[in-house]
Amino acid sequence: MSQRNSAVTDQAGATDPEKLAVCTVLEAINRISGKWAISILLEASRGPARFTELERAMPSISRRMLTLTLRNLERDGLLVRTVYPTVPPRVEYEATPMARELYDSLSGVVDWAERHHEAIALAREAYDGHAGCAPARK
Amino acid sequence: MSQRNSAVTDQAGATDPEKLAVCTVLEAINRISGKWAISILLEASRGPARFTELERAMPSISRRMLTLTLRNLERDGLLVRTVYPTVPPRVEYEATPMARELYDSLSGVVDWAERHHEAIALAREAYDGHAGCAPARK
DNA sequence: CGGTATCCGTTCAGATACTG
DNA sequence: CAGTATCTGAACGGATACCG
Repeated sequence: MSQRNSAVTDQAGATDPEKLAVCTVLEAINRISGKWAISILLEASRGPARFTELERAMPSISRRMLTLTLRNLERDGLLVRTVYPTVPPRVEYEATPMARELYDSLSGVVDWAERHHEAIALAREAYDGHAGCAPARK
Repeated sequence: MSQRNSAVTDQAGATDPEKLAVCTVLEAINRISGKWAISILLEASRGPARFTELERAMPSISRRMLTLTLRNLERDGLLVRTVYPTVPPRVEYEATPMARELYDSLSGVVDWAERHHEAIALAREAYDGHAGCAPARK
């Protein structure tokens, strides 16, 4: 996710309608970029999910990152957090309608990715190859 | 952009088709996330653009970031770099068909962002407000 | 003109320990 | 159970100087 969304607003020339669109997409994209946001959103779209459920669904996430990502998504109104004051405590996260819509509108990008991710992988290999076996560009 | 795309592959349970989709979108998104990628892609979609043109089109970008972003986009096959061995040197960047397609398929997300960015701003204010006037979540 | 190299601060993100 | 706190290294990103 990264809270560096302010990065968007100083893009210059926000008067140009096309750049305004860029600005808007960037905002949306930066909101769901980051390692975990999308996966969490997907889990929470299936119905209310508890903290530990999410943790188990994504074995390699750390507690800290799970919490941070949840908070940010909640902050943007993509997730609702419900606390049941029982003991032991029970907290549920669920995707808002807005978040589900977002997920739907990502389908265009999903299609694109599926059509081209092979070509991209090839392009990378070619680039990394001719550049002298650099495993990952520094 | 961020070259930490490997983040995607260890998402666990890549057998689940739905998670595979997540994985694929994430790859695409992380490829164009980052402060500058989209703006550059837009500029380069209008026709060949020179280094300095791009630099001027985005006043607040640093040389380093411009170069890095260009290299990464080139690496992924979204941009072609053409060097004319004249003096002074002349280098042109142009978006590939694949990149233009990507831009088109982002329209769904653009729509979503336009429909909801107000609601999101409000959600943020509300969240930040009740949480005790924290200007930006630490 | 079109970069690269270097320095350096900021933010991201993992591991671990502790708590209501 | 559902977090918070803290410490740490890695990656991101800006400024600047230099180079073919």
